[in-house]
Amino acid sequence: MGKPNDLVQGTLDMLILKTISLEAMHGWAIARRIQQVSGEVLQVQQGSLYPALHRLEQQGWIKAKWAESETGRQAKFYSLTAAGRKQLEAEAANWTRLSAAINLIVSEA
Amino acid sequence: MGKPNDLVQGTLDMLILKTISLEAMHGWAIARRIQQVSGEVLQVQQGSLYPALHRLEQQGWIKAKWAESETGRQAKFYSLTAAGRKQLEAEAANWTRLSAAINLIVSEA
DNA sequence: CCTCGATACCTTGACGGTCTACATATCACA
DNA sequence: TGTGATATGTAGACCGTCAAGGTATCGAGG
Repeated sequence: MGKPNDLVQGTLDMLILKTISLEAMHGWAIARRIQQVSGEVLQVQQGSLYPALHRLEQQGWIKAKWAESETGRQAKFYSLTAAGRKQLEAEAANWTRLSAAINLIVSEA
Repeated sequence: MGKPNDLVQGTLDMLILKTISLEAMHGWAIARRIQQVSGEVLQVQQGSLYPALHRLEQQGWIKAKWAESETGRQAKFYSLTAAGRKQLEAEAANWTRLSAAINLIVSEA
């Protein structure tokens, strides 16, 4: 599986924002979805996930609400705020810029 | 310029290895070249560069030799070792894998 | 009934890479 | 003389990630 790293430093916030921008979701489901959509390449550890969620909430980019999950249990559902949507845009643009730049170098003749 | 980050965490080693895989180069020139090739997007600070070079040398991936630079001054020229070439391959493959996975998510409908 | 695995939340402590800032030295040029 | 580019390096702080642990509920199988 993901031997070297489970994710690229600094991208977790963006991945979370993007994931819940499609649909409000609780933490556990966010991690599962990122893993699935990435084809099991990206692994989100709980020790990374929850601090990130609290960080994002504290910045006002996401907000939480307790509700019932698909399995009938209580879970914290996160959704994007307006500021969060802006932040996502900014981070996605920055990622595109940086990863394109890196690819320029990596694929040099 | 590079407002948010100057580079993506964990990619510096790969960028350095790649850069000197094309031609032996001293630290200052490596930083300049990465910046130029990336279209001024990636900025390598000295405080990141030199620790990285020492790290890479200690792992046996690069080796240094004092020589005269283009400007006629003494400089440490770094070149790849065999192990370094392997490492570069591994890191590049991993980068491709991870960045592709991230792009999958970022560009979700 | 009891345990086990999955779900779901969370914290703590360590680690490691990057950044800011500083320190040093040489050379060209004004 | 002093300033800017070249060139190397260190020290300290910051911050995100990871490994590891903890709590609790629920359903299924023994």
